Amino acid sequence: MSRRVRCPIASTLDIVGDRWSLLIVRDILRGHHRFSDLRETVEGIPSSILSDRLKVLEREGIVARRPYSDRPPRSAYTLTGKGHALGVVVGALSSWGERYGEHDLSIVDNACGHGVSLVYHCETCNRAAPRNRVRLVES
Amino acid sequence: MSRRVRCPIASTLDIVGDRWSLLIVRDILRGHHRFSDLRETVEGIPSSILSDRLKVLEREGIVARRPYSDRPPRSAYTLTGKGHALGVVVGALSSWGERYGEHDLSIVDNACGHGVSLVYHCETCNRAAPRNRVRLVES
DNA sequence: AGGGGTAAGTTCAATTTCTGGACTGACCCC
DNA sequence: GGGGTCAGTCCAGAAATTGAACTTACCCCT
Repeated sequence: MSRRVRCPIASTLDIVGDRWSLLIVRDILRGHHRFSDLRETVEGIPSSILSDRLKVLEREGIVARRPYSDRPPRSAYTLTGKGHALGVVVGALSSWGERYGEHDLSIVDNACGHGVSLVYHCETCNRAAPRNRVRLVES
Repeated sequence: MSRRVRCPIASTLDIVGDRWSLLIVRDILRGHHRFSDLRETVEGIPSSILSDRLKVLEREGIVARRPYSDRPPRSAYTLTGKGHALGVVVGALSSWGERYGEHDLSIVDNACGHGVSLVYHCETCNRAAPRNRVRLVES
C-alpha cells in the first residue's frame, strides 16, 4: 500500500482505510483484547486478516501487543494513545450510520445515558463551530 | 461487497470503507464537482475506480449526479445531505492525521480562522461529553 | 474541412489483495 | 492419552485494483 502523505485524510486512510482496521479498533475500545475474542466480535473477519491487521496496527503504533503468557505464547492487544484517538473516527462513522440506517448500537454519555453527537469545537475561542462554517485549508 | 448490517460502524464501512470513497467526498466538499477535476485532485485515482465509486456513492444517495450538458453528456457531482454529513467522518480522519503526522491541511472555523477539533456533545443536556465518558451501547 | 484538444468515461490484461478453510504447535484439564 | 482452547500460519481460488489505452462527442482554430 503506497502512501499519499500530503493530506492528513489520505494518510490516515492509508493506514486504517480498509474494511477491517477500524472494526478492530472499535472492538478493542469495547474491551475485547484477545485474538480469539476479536475473531468472534469483528463480524466474519478471517483469522489471517486479523493477524495481518494487528501487525500493521502495531507497527503504526495504534495497538500495543502485551504478552500475558510466555508458555504458550499469548498476547493481549490494547490501544495506545494514538489508537485511542481513533475513537473519534469510529464515533463519527457510528453517528453517520445511526442517522442514515437502522441499527442497534449507539454512542452515549455514560454520565447521563443520552446519545451524543460529534461537533466541531474551537479551543481558542471556546465555542462550537457549526458544520457549515468549517473549511479544509492549507496551513 | 457483502453487508454487515448489525452495527452502524460496520455498515458505514461497507459503503465508504475503502481507500478512495472518502477522498472523493473530501474533494467534493472542497468544491470539485467534475469528473476530470476529481481525477486530478484525488491523489492518483485511476479513472476506472473513480467512475465506479461515483456510481456506488450515487446509488447510496451520497452524491447526486446533475448533468450540465446533454451534448456531449457532462455531469457534475454534488453531495446530498447524507453525503454532506460524511464531512464529520472526513473531519475526524483529518484531525487524527493532523495530530499524528505532519501535513499541510487543517480544518478551521471560517469565522475565527482557528483550527477546530471534534468533540462529543449531548444535545439533551446541552453540554460536552468527554471522550472517556462515552460508550458504545446496544439500544 | 481538417487537426488538435478536452471531458467523461469504458475496456482490458496483469497484478495484488482477500477469503474461507484446513492446519499447526503449545499448552491445559480430565 | 484424548479432547479442547488459543494464537496464529498456510494456501488455493475468487475478487478487487491498477495503469494504460481507447472511445465518443463535442469545441476551437485556421
